[in-house]
Amino acid sequence: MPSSRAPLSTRRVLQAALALADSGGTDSLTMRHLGRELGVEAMSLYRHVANKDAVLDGIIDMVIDEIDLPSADPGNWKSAMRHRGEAAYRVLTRHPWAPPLLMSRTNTGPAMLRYIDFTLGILRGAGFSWKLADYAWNTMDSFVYGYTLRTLTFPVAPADYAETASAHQHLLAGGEYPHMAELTRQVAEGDHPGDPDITFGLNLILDGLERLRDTEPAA
Amino acid sequence: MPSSRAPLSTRRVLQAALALADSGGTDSLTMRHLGRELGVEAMSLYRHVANKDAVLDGIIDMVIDEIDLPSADPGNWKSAMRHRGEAAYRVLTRHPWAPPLLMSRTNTGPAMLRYIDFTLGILRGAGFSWKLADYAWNTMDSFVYGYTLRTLTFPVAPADYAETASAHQHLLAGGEYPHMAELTRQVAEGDHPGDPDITFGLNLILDGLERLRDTEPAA
DNA sequence: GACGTAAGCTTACGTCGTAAACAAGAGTGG
DNA sequence: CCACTCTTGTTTACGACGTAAGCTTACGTC
Repeated sequence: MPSSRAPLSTRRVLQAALALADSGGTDSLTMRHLGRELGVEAMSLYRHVANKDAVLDGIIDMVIDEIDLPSADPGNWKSAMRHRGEAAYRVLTRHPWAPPLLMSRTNTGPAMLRYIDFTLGILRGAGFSWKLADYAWNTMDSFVYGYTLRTLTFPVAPADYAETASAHQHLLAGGEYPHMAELTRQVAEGDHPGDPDITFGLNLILDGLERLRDTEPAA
Repeated sequence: MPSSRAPLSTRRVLQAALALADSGGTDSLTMRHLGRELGVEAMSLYRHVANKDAVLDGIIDMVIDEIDLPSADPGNWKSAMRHRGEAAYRVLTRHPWAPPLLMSRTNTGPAMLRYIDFTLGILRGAGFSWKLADYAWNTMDSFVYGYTLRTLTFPVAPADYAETASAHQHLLAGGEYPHMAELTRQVAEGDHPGDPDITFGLNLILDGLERLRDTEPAA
């Protein structure tokens, strides 16, 4: 077309890609589909992005950039770290296609670097040694990403947990998995919620890190 | 062929698929390639497996089945749990293609169920309430899988960590990421190892869980 | 008004998962 | 011994996919 609406650009391509992933998951994010969404042929996209991997890297960094970084308050490092973990969880579950991508590729986009640097800043400000700060953010992020991924992989949303538990009970009927059967029964009957909030694990880790910091042989 | 060597079977297909994934990663695991490996046309495989997803589910469960489950000793629940986490880490890093798959799909194979049931058994035997036991294994596994995935995603093996750190220093040269730059410098100069062992996080979590169990208001 | 350059288009190749129809051999009942 | 069905594997084909190569079109600059 001579005067198609807006001219393409790397930014526009990535924005459309993000929207596409959000609406239909990774499967619907194909170069042809993306082109169609922008009123353009698939091959035209290659004028603005190197290849599909560049698109994926780009939209992942856009997602990371959505994570809210609170002001770093040295007196309150624990709540800052907790906030950071919860914010990451919220953002990543808002883009359910992102975590698997995020965790299966090396990511060094600017938002990711900023995010890590910020975290290190909090920990250093709270008196952690370089070594312990490094271990700390690695442990935190391993948990946050792992927890998020596991939440997304779970058969259903937390709200339907009880229902699913009873639906899956036939799997456990054989008596081969006695503990799971009992746990599932309790969840099905509403005796306990079933889904731990991410805050449970965050606090567990943060409390442990604090103790380590306070007993560290002065780095 | 009239008398081709061994007859196909679900088991043989899955074994070949596992071998293929181990040798060339997920990319080389295609139905055509798998068929070729078994001296058979791709479509023949569909007599023994429903589709490719069934193949993936099958080989993931075979991997999980490799995880060593030590005898559950109530007096030593922490070391049993630690052992379990380390064993999972070892197995999953031996099959680097597995964690991304494992974490991006719902898995209810027999080995996985057995693995979870075993874990619940340890925790219950150690006096955890059902609720806390549930939270505990979820937290543990979130961390173990997350940590494993992150290790695999890291640009290089731990041994080359220092080398990579210096290679990536140009990314940090702009002064935009001061904390990362400093941390990277220390790693590059060998001032601290850089890669925390998974045991660090495991102990952190296990110690925290123990404290929670001991202060729990009797479930 | 000629021309280089950038942006988008067309065509094509090799790959993938798998649906559908077919062929060849193994049992099995009459 | 024959005819039948059932099992196992093959052939062919379809509609995706990412992207290489070459073409067309329009515009900025002199």
